[in-house]
Amino acid sequence: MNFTTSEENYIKSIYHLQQETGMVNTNSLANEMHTRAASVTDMLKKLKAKKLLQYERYKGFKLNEAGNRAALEVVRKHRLWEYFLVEKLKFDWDKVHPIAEELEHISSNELIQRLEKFLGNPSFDPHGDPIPDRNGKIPVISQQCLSDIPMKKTVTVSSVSNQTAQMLEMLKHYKIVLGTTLMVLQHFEFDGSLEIKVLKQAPCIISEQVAKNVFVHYDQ
Amino acid sequence: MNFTTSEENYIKSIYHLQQETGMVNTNSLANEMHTRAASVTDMLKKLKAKKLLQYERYKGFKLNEAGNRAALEVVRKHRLWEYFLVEKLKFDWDKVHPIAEELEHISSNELIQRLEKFLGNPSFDPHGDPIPDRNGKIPVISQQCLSDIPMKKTVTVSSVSNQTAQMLEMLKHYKIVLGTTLMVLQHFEFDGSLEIKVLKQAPCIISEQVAKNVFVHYDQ
DNA sequence: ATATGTTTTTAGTTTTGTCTAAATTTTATT
DNA sequence: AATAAAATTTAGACAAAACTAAAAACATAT
Repeated sequence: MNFTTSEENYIKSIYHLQQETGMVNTNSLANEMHTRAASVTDMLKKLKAKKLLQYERYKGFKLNEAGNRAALEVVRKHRLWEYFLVEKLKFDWDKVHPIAEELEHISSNELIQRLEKFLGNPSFDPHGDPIPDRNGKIPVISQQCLSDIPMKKTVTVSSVSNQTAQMLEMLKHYKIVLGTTLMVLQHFEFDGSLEIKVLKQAPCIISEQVAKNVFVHYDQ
Repeated sequence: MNFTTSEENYIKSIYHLQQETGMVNTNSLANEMHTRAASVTDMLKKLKAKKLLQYERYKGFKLNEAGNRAALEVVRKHRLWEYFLVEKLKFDWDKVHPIAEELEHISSNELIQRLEKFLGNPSFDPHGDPIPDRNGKIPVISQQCLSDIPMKKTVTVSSVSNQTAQMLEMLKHYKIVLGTTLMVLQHFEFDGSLEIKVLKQAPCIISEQVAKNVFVHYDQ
């Protein structure tokens, strides 16, 4: 099946929203896509006609099997291109999102297969998000939220869930990137902030809000 | 200035047509773009409003300075992406055109500058066409049409002017790619065909039509 | 259970890029 | 120079994707 850029963007946004909430509603999708509810309703009809959606008017909606497959293809393209931009073209990881938003709509499947091979079949993108394989299978790793990690354990940063430019800028300031090794020195109950020690950096304090969005795994 | 994909495609086609004919007319552009004359007229008005065209109704048209700059940027992107597809992703050179047609519309300038550097600042794309630099300057080489080359001189293939899939398929059959070394053994006056000897291949005969589209330079 | 408020959908427009058919201008022919 | 032919433009329509404003459906509170 073949989709327009606009259809792909809707499919992708529905996919991301339903990861959290199961069922999606019109307003939240309109909000996510910076568009209006009426526009969403229009597109829902099109996607339903293409048999990608479970949708009854006024009842909420979610992707069906075919819709999920379509979403995973776009996500796969997006994350492979992000990997390319950071690893090959040496972009900062907080600059690649808008460019990958365009590249993800290039249609050729052979392009993506060759790109994947050229990149060495990576499993995770520069933000630590898993890259679905060509069958839509998503690799998993055991990771925990930094705010749940006990003190004095050495851990490695594996992903960041809030990927706004603002957040990524903060992490850059703390010298935290994917793969950074660090240790929690102290939990402050008052506001949930943490004192952490990043390898080769002076100890510093990060807010609970930041800690909630950083995921790590124990070193093996 | 910022252009839509459609505008960029028109600008690029006008650019290519006026390379040969100087002034361009509505029908030939419609033909080149597989669209109708009325659609061309509509777009010409838009491009004129954006001050990219010299255009009086019923009189023919061509790009002005700003239009040329815009065209060269698209051509530059197209050829850099073709180079990437062949050199890095190992596509056959006769398969890359339609993919580069999509990639050339990705907007980021930083992307193109980084891609160019990553590729080692190439001057010619896989078909031997020159890649304009970021200022629109086009590299030149002294090359001659294969049908004008005297016998018994060793030459190297530097570009191919007819880049249809059909033509590229033929060249593949003759084992001719860019950089191939060959020699003209005989000119047949009857139909203008040539007997040539490709390095490590048995001598063979190519039609005048093929020879007219292959460009070579003498080895230094 | 009815009134109020929120969410969603419908109806009607707009913009971009395309089309067909008809009208106009230019070019070519006799 | 008049007329036929070809090229170009205009007029009017359509599809995709967006919007605003109004209507309809659903949810909630008294």
